[in-house]
Amino acid sequence: MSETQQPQSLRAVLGVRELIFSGSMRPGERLSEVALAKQLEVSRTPLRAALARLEQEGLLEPIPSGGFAVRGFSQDDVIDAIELRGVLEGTAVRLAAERGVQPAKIQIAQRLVAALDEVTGNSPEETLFEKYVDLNAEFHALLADLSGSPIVQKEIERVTRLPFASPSAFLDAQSQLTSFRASLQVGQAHHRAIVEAIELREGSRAESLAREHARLARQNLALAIEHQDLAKRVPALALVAI
Amino acid sequence: MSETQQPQSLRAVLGVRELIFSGSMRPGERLSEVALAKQLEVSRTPLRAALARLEQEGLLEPIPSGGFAVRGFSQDDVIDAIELRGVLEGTAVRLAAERGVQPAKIQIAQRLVAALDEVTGNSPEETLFEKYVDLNAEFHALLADLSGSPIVQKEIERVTRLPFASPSAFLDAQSQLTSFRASLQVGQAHHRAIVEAIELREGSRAESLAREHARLARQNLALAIEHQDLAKRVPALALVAI
DNA sequence: TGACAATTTCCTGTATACAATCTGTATATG
DNA sequence: CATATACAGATTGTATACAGGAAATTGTCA
Repeated sequence: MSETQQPQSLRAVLGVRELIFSGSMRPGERLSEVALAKQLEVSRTPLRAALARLEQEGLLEPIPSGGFAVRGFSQDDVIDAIELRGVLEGTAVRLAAERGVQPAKIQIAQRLVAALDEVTGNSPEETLFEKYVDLNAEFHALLADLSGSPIVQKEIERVTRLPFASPSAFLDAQSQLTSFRASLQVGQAHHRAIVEAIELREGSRAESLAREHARLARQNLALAIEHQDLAKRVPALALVAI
Repeated sequence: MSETQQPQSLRAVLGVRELIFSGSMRPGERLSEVALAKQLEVSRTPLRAALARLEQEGLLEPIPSGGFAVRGFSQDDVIDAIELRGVLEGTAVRLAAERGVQPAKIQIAQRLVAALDEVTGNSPEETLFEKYVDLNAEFHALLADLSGSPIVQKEIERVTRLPFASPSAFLDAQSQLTSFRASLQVGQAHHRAIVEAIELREGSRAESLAREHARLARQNLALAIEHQDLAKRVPALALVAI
């Protein structure tokens, strides 16, 4: 029927996510199913499935009388979500260290760190910056994988799906700062040390490092809140009441 | 139409959960929507919503060609889920200690510990045992609440929803063991120490204790696996391939 | 007898129609 | 003038019908 052969429900999920992140819907605002269905050119059935899914993801909250509203997040929520990511990534790398990982995977991690080094060392041009964002996301996904635990990995993915808790959430804002390079260097030091700790089976050190690494995001959050112009470069902050 | 005024979708969630936990459906088995709908006396629409929800809960897994299957868990998955609960409860009590909690809530925790003491001290009659299970669940729910972080609290609820990761999962099996009383005393010591640590703002100690406390469940898991007769008293283990 | 292919059956994903409930407004009454 | 009530509109929750596709069964051929 439709020219896109993508499942309608997936299109609905992507569409609503986009609408929420773009800030077109205020937190607390009730979502009209019929209006959304019309706007996204989708029937109500797959749209409803999408809304239920986004509620589980934490982007929507159910209204007692029925239907869903855009969930608003407080500044504390953002802090806690970042803290939680640090805790979970810390657990992943601790388990990796304690239980051991295949040498092949360690090598992949080392190569990723080297690639990040390359990008970090050079001048912060835009193209390289985007490359950094990708590599960074890849590295963090690998950390979750190194745990060897699908349960832990899935949970990290879930928390990371909250947009402001993602490892890349504040990179774009950060790139505008003069302290950009320095901060990236610190992050890179963390990356390198985490891999080394896993290699040496130093679980506690790996865990501590991952937690401290997540604190960088919290630091950038504070900066973004101080400078309104920076906050505008973090679309996920549209959900956060300031 | 139906005599129960409960929403159909809720009935569907409860019904499917019950069917899965009772072990009537083998892991990996595809769920037929029409059959389930007929069995639960619900239309396909709310049933579908229920299946999608249970997938997010982790009880079902999507089949590439469409539909859902009962998710099977390995022994390692159970271990990791318990570990994860320990980590998250540890985070909750650490945050409680670091950030502080209202004295009123501390008092509630202390009263719960006292109530658990009362039950633990006496002879392990059945009625008291059930009381213990309730109080224990209440205590662990309170720990999540003490974090003061809705984000952390929600995440604990989610992990705990995996039946074998719940704080009460192995209590029933444990009650059959001669070492029952001793184990309960150890758990109680943990409970008491955790509350004390929160009171004294000793975050690290509180976190360690909560993690160690979760290890009791892992210990009981090992016992249950050794003794098949015990495993039968843990319905959640129907999902676990042994 | 076994393998392959075609047909048939069944299943899911989607659309739409219907029913029940909730919300907001306007009116009537104390 | 304030409050309660009733009615109308809108919105969600549910049921069912339909279409596309996967899987199984059966029949045929080597």
